[in-house]
Amino acid sequence: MHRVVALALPHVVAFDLSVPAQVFGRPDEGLYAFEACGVRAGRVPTTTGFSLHVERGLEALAEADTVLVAGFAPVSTPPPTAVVAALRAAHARGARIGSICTGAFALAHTGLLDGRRATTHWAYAERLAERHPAVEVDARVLYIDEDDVVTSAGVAAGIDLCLHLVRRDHGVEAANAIARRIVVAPHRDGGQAQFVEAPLPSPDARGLAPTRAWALTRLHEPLTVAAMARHAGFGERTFARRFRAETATTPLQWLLRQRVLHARRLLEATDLPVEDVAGQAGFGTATSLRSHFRRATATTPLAYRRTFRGSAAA
DNA sequence: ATAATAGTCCGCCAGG
DNA sequence: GGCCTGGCGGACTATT
Repeated sequence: MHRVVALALPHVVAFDLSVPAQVFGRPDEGLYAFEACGVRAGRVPTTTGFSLHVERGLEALAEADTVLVAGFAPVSTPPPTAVVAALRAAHARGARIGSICTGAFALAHTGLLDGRRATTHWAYAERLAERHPAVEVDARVLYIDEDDVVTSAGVAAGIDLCLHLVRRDHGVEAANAIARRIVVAPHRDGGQAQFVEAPLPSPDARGLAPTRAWALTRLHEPLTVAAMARHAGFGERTFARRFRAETATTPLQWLLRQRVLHARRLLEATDLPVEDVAGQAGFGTATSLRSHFRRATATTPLAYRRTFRGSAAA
């Protein structure tokens, strides 16, 4: 079973630690083994006035398939050299290394972020970039997947990152099941802006959610932005503007994302030929599916299916 | 793989 | 004036 170890540095952001615990900490689901560790076993203070007790220290990293460093404060505190060494060793061994929120500062010290794209809490992005000029900091996204190194933005974006990892490891269905269990929206894309202009539903209307739901039932047919605008009862210009305010993407980009997600589900759950998957997901041609699929997942539909149908069980 | 076509996005602006 | 709306042009993107 894939072993996820979350590292709690002193003055850890407790929420950041809880997120992977909730996502990965259910061995009964048969997907992950989870453990939290500290620099050494014992008490770890949090940023919010209480302390945690971890059973193990850095030695736990030696057994991890994925290491996630939770946020901590103040970020100016460099991580102990033993931490840097343990993280580097885990990475060199082939483990996937990630951070949540300001955990990226610890990763940056290991040099693992040098020359890569990375993100952190928006309020700290500038500082990260200043202090570690070799890191290409992008504060506009929820998380960044550089394959063996992953980073996520502030606090709750850790949920998005963790679900993304589940999606990578076990597919859309598994990630959706976990999202359901922890009662969050199943998918916010990594590219989604950290500043959603209207994060809370406006009090008067439910916004465009009904239109999105409507569109989801029509993914298999050609759907134009104009048609969605009509459904919502707005002119196209206003529709696009409101859509962007709610979702931080454009209608077409959202639609393409949903189509790829649906294609992934079909690839996982059926043996339909790629042509048919493309058709049912609303892509006119398999070529079109392949190009968007590649952009979203960095693989091909067939390779994706092989990963999730070959070995993965129910 | 490329080019032609159709569709989308967004700044700007006027109108309610 | 401040706000939302939607039409338009031209850049950009998707599709075939």
